Amino acid sequence: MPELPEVETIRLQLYKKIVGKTMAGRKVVGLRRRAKILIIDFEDGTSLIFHLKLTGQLIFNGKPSQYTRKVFNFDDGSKLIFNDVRKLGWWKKVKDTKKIEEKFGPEPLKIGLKAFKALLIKRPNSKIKALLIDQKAIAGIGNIYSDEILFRAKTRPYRLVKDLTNGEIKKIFNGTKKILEEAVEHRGSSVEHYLDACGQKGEYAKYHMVYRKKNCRRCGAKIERIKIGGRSAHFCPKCQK
DNA sequence: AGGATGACCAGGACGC
DNA sequence: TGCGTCCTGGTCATCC
Repeated sequence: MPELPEVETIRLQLYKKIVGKTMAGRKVVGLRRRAKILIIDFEDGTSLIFHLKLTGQLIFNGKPSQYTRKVFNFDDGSKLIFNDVRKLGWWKKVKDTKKIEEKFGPEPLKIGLKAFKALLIKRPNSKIKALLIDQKAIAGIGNIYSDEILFRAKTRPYRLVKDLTNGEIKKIFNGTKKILEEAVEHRGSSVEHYLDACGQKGEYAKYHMVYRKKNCRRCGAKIERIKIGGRSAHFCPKCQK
């Protein structure tokens, strides 16, 4: 379940390790993230892009296991290990990343309240949770962080966008920034398989308030679990309106 | 056209 | 103990 904070954590860690090194004759000149995709840029203008999907891991100088699907070697002997238990992740060599980057909505950590409101207005009949996890609407948010964001905003996940008040929209906007920033600071959430680029678990799952919780950590009420867009949505019926 | 649903994958939890 | 069944979620195809 690498979402924006997990992929960003891997990017920050790998940046120091691989920029300047050479892989298969090509020098690495940059490392970027767009939505949940990690992009390695080479000096010749080509890029290597990764999607970790649910259980993918990218570990620098990791030890190969039965789940290792690819080892990328650098000319100094260091390596990047791609592990993936459920085999849904992928990597691809591309000449231009523009096409891929265009598929996604804006980066939540880069937009202002005005732009956030504008993308909500386009989807009045969406349930707010469905919109938050729709990559075409806004990039990088998945099931864990959408639940945590809506808890922070005191808003139930099934609320329709058109029924949200201005105050609620502002709280969701602020909650999105806060939750994602805090999650990056704690190197993401290791709920199941996620490990960062150093092979370590992320610490942010300790701070989850509703995702896969039985009781609300604020008021103790029983957390409700419903299906939205085929995904589980967790919320506190007492704290969220 | 936007919203909803199912498929993909494999391990882990659960029931009997 | 062991086997079957269900659940998990990022994305895409497909439906209405």
